[in-house]
Amino acid sequence: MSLKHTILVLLEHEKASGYDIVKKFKGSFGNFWNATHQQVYQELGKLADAGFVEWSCIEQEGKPDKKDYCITEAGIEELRRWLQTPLPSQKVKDHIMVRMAAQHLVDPMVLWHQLQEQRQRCALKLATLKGYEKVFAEMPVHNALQLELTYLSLKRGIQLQETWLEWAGEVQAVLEKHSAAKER
Amino acid sequence: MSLKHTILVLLEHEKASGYDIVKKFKGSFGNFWNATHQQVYQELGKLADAGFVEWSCIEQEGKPDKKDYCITEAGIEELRRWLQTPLPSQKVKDHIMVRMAAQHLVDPMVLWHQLQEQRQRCALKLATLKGYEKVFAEMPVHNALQLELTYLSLKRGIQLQETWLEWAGEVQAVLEKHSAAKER
DNA sequence: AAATCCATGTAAATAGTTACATGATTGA
DNA sequence: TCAATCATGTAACTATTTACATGGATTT
Repeated sequence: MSLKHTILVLLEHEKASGYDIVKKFKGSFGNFWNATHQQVYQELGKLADAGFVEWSCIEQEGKPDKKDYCITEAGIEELRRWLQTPLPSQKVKDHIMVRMAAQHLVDPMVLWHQLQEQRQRCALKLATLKGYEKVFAEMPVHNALQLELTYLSLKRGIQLQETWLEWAGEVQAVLEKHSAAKER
Repeated sequence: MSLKHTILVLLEHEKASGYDIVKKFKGSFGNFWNATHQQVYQELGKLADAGFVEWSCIEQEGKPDKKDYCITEAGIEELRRWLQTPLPSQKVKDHIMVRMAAQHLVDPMVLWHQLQEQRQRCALKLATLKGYEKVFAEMPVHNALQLELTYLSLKRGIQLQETWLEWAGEVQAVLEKHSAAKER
């Protein structure tokens, strides 16, 4: 697993509290990785035990105290080591595809509505991503590797949402066609 | 989780042993869902306890005996119920994207090689999927909903592999460019 | 008055991975 | 003879989810 490394990557970019990291997973970084707050707090504890991160307590007025985590030299070394290990094959778990294979058991419109909901959420996500893209596109010509890679990640996120939206639309069309044919 | 339901979907199509199901996950169905043999055998045990599947022992010559699992009426009912529950949001875990965000820490060519390997595996998968597609494309015009949906799943699988291959190629080009610039 | 944001955690249950274990047959 | 295929499982460990828990500040 690599929640550990994902958190290290985020902290290598900037210091953050557990709460901040959870927000990143809920935001645009959630297009690449997900974790709940329980997982994040526990993992931060383990990372601190291992010496990969350090924290200091920040007192705030009107808000609870927070722990500001920061990556250590050992943490950066661990990241370097990890970046050189082979990429694990990605394990897909696509609920929709599994459901597609059993549609003869139920009314086609059930899946239609489920897709409709997903498509709406997907469209929102896409709009946000395109907003970020605009910022990049308007930036002066950049040549830094890390910047170019971040831009490519973003474009990939957009492409995934777009192709999914389109495909789901096609599936809906087929479902509609068959639902109408049945009612005649 | 839905390994349970995924297995039920597979068994609803046809009877199978644990071993057969594992093979399906390793084959083209692996584009949609993955599970190891340990998980499958345990899950089949639980499904049998719950009364969703039944099994009979088949003796074979020269091969170990096998348990032939088959879905029950209760299993089909459970599938129908599950198909009507809302789609869970999919939890992405994309190792490559996380690594992309930390490339300033290592030599760009490390990622280049990792992508190269993935691309080769991906190209093989794609060829297999396109083989299946050809079979569908050459079939007489079909109107059965389930058949059309299966075709759409297949096309989606192909699209995902194709767009990934292309995108990874772009990333490699950027990595090459920066690697060359550094050496000058 | 109710909900959401801030900010942290623990505990229990379920899911998933890795390691260990067996043993005959078939193909290179 | 070495590896792979067939076919099943258990045990230990790690990861993830769900439920429980607190409590002030701000927004609707």
